[in-house]
Amino acid sequence: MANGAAAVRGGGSGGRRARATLRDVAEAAGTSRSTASRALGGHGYVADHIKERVEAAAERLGYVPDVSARTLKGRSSGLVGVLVSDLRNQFYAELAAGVEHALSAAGYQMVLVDDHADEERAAAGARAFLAMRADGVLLTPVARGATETLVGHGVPVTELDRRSGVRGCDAVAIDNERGARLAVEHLIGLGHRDVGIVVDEVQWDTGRNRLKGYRSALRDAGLPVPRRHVLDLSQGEGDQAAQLAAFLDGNPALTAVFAANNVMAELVWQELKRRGSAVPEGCSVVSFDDLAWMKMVEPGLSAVRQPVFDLGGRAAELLLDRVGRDGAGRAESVVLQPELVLRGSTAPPKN
Amino acid sequence: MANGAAAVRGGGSGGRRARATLRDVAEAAGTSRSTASRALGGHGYVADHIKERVEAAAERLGYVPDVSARTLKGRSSGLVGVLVSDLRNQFYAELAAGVEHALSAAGYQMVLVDDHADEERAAAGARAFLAMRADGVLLTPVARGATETLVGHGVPVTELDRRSGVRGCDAVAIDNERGARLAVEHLIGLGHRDVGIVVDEVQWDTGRNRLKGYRSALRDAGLPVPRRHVLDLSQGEGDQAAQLAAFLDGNPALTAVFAANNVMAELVWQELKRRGSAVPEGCSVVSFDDLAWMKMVEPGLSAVRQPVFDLGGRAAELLLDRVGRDGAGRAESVVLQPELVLRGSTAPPKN
DNA sequence: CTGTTAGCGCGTTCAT
DNA sequence: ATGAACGCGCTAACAG
Repeated sequence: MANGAAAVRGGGSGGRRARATLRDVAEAAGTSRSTASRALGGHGYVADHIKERVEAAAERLGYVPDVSARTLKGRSSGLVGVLVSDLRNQFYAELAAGVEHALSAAGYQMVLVDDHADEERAAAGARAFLAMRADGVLLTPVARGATETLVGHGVPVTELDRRSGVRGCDAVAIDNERGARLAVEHLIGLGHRDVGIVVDEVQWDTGRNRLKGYRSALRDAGLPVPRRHVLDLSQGEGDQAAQLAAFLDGNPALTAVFAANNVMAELVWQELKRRGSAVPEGCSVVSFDDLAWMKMVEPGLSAVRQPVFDLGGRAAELLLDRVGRDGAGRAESVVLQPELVLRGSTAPPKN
Repeated sequence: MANGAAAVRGGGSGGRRARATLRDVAEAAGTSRSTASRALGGHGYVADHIKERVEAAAERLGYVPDVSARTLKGRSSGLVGVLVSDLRNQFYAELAAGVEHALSAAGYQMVLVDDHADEERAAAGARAFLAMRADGVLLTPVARGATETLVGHGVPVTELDRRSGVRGCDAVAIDNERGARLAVEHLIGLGHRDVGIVVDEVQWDTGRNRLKGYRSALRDAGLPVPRRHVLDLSQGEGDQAAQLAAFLDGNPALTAVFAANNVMAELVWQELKRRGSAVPEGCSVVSFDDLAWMKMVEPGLSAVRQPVFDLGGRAAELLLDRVGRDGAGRAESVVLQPELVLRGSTAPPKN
């Protein structure tokens, strides 16, 4: 008796049915495996009636080609790794949404890892992407490590929102310095001379450039830029609200505050509300990054709007371009422009 | 001359270096492939000094095991598919974050697909998960299709937040009926008799049960439940704000509105603000789902808080349990309890 | 303790 | 137009 088609293969007791394989389909259609492969893949010559028979058999058996086998054969895995710093932060969530949208439109799958801005976890994510033979990787870098590993192994990488400085990878980011300038110049234009800034990271170019834009806007206007007007919470082990409170108490002359990202904006907003400061009468506020809540509070929060969803989409497209070229070509760098949205939280200083 | 180890393999011109394979490692360490495999995998017997030599070689060559090969061999892919309806909605983003957290703690990778609540896209996602041999799938069902496909192929499935009704899959959800009751009973307790509800879907059990909870709370209090107090936006092709405006105009007796989810809460909040209605004096408002902005607006929005992050985490754990048992065991169903958070948006009716 | 062998599912030669 | 044979990288048998 020949090795019957009906032989139970991989008969685990888990209740999980063995998946139909190309061989099953071929046998059901009465052809060889290679013919079945051509019929389903659409390559090479296959007689029409055979093709139909194979397709019918595949449908009937619920055949789904095995990507791992195909990947092993040297073809693409169809997987793109994405590494973000904090999925609970709406900024990153929307970034991921933009990425996913572009990837899935191109037939790719997104493997999403949240590294919580931790270098160790980012490195683990990079290794995982390597192991699964991801066709490319998108990431908001925490440090150089992950990008270096990936680029070193020849995996196309595009950095989002900030750059690690590693050569050989594409990047898509916002013009952070200009965005900060827009915000601060607006305040200066209203007559503010004492403007504070609240930042929670200056280790990456994102925060650093926002700080830079803040400083140069003031300097260009001939205004002083005292260090004590800068609240840097990046070391912040302690209570951020308390540090902010101390900052405000120590700078009674401030008539406006620039929050360098949405998290800081939330912090500032809550603290001003807590202490009963009138906005904008007592203190004007501008945020970098415009979230939905900023138009719902009273007064609405003026903000530097970033095209976050598009940022993710553009980055994905840039990456897939490179993947399509098998990694060849010079590293590209795209800078998107932010836009200032004026609402009620900014007004001329009172005195 | 034997087939040299130094032969160039897969030499594409893309500038991408060939990855080190287990064979390369074995040759560099002067052993066979299986010994190298055992040394790195930690199974079976390997002499200590050999093991060290293999590990050193692997490190030196930057060896990363190929998951597709391992998967093909019948082992787990380490991939879990996750299908959500709208990644831009903070609810789903936080759900995904909770899932990711639990998965990555267990060494799994999350393949995230946003189906935009579209049945077609969900089906495509399910097929992709099948093709990549995902070890399990988590999803917020849009219809029965995707779950049926997956379960039919023996893939462990856990549904989140709502259920499709397909047998054989686990589920983790919120007690939506009870959450809605909490909200509406609170309003009734304050003295409201004319309470409206705004819903944007009743096709899933989530919205249906919230509506049910709303109705039964009123009924149990001996209050009437007129149809015109229910605004169902689920067919909503038109302008939702306009429909809401018409609803409010047509129900001048309403003293309170229950928004069945965070999107509806935003809509209601904006519309009340637009028309200058005082909250809570003119109209009390409660939301199902508590987002960050709800505590930042003035007055703060009373809301039914759901443990969204935990919901995702619990679902992931439930799924991984089943994956660990190779799919065996009865389908489990977990129901998490919501909690009413009182803020300033609810007060006794004016008259 | 180690090496040899076989095969996971697929695509791609090469002969028919 | 079709089928037989090989190998992608890895691991689980089995010898030695």
